[in-house]
Amino acid sequence: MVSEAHKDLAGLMRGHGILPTQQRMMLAKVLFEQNGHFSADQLMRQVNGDSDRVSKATVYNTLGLFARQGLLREIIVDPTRVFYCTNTEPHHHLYNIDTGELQDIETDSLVISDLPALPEGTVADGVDVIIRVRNDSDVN
Amino acid sequence: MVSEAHKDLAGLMRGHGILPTQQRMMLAKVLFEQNGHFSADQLMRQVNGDSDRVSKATVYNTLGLFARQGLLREIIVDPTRVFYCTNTEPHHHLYNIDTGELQDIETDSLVISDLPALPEGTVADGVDVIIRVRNDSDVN
DNA sequence: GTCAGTGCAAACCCTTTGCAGAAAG
DNA sequence: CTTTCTGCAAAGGGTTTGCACTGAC
Repeated sequence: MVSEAHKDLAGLMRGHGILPTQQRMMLAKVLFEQNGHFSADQLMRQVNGDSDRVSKATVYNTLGLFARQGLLREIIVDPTRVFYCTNTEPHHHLYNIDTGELQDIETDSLVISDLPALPEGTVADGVDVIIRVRNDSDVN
Repeated sequence: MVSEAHKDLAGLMRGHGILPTQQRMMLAKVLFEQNGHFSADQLMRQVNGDSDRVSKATVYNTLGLFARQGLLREIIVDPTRVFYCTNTEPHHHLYNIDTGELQDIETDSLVISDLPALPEGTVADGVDVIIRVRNDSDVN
């Protein structure tokens, strides 16, 4: 079962032009068997419970690589850190500025119509919709 | 004329609970007589042409203060720097990831419907819509 | 054996902070 | 005079980089 999962993840990587090394497999295992949203720091802590099996540099390199190769989506919601989302389908996000929690919103519960014409010489790269919420008790 | 503009900006600040000091006036002059989108760095360069009239700390403090008091809107589109927008009406943004250019999109050219229910105990703080574009010639 | 990936530590860069001096009321 | 603001320089924190070592094939 573990070896099967490994095989799937390795195939997934190869299908996206990524060489499945040991460290990338460990990171992919945490990311794609769990799914959700991860910062570099969160991912590193989950992979390296006690010992240091994957270095910080490799975590950053791998997240950037996975995002470039379409395995992850980069989410810019917080000026202090970048999040990566395992859901590569079109969807939006809800961000709690108090807790730092980030969650998906399906596209069908939020419809965007009449996208404006883009400036000449540019092509769309993506549309990000972020609903920011804060805790009700906030004194603000 | 200059003194009139000063008076307007001073009144604007006082109306938002901000004490109009010399440095804040200089920054407000650049921001609100020009309008648009500014990073801390861009603003500082425009205020301090040659000499250093306003310090970096004061630029950051003032941008944060203006945003908190509703004179500016903070825009998170780039993991490397925060932008501030002088347009405080509801609107969206178009961001060119190649050039770093940021421009407004009027809300009526992009309609969002069916906002989902928010998680219990949270209140909306704002909705950000960012259309990312890149230059057509990009090799990607 | 060759080329790509990894780890470590240092460098980077935007932003924030501590504190002494200056300015506003 | 008291309180708030400003400036400087140093610290902070996420991210990137340089380079020698290791691993994949």
